[in-house]
Amino acid sequence: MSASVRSHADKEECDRGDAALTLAFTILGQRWSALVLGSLRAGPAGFRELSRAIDGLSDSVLSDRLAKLTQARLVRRRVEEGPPVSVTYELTDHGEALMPALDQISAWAVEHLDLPPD
Amino acid sequence: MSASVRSHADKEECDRGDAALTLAFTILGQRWSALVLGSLRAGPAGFRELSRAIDGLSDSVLSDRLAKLTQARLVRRRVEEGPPVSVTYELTDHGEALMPALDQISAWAVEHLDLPPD
DNA sequence: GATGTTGCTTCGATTTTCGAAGTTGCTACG
DNA sequence: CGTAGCAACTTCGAAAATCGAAGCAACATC
Repeated sequence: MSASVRSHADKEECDRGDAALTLAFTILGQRWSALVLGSLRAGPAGFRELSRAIDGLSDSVLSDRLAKLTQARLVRRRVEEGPPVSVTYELTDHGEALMPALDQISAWAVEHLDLPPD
Repeated sequence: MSASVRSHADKEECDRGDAALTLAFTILGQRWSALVLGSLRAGPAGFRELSRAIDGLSDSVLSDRLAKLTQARLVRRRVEEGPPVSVTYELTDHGEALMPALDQISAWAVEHLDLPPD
């Protein structure tokens, strides 16, 4: 049997695994990343504005997420020297392209998850 | 000024926050949850099969995720007494309803993320 | 000068996840 | 009958991720 034949387990992973989804969730599966992206849907925002918009998110993690999302080219960091210095984060085209999927997840959650009462 | 008037910060959160997306990502934002759901798209599977299908996922976390997804009614755990005992996990209607969004995320990742070469 | 805001960084504490080892109950085989 | 292997998990110490408070420089405002 030639070496190119995959084992049963490899075949299973091929059938059930989804490399693209796996890659997507190396980013989205990190706590708060999806919500940071979702928050930018409303337009560019500064650090403090994002911090206020997302309850429970710590500054150090926000900083980390913005760096990682920028590195993944989903977010662009724009600096205006001022004074005072002004930094805004905005979605790139790659980031914008994810918004319909996040909308779909939102709509799904309304329909299929138990939202807690206000 | 009446007590019902929200502060500016509350208004910001209202404009940028998305309670439904936030709720969705309390589940999907936990490492591996989305991939477990995505893996079940191919049909019901047992614990080992899921473990093999998702590279890097530890048994204790898989057990935890399946319990939480079952509790959230996205997954159903079906036991056949046997002998031998046989347990399979399958998507509920709620879980099925998420699949189009996960498909969309997959397609987005292919287009907009840098997949590593094989 | 004091206070507040922006845009972060630092660091010890806490939580989450990992990974190996283990358990029970079965099947298959010599 | 004993051994090996598999399924379906559980346990627990180690490692990684996240939290939360405090801090900093550079500005604006009073």
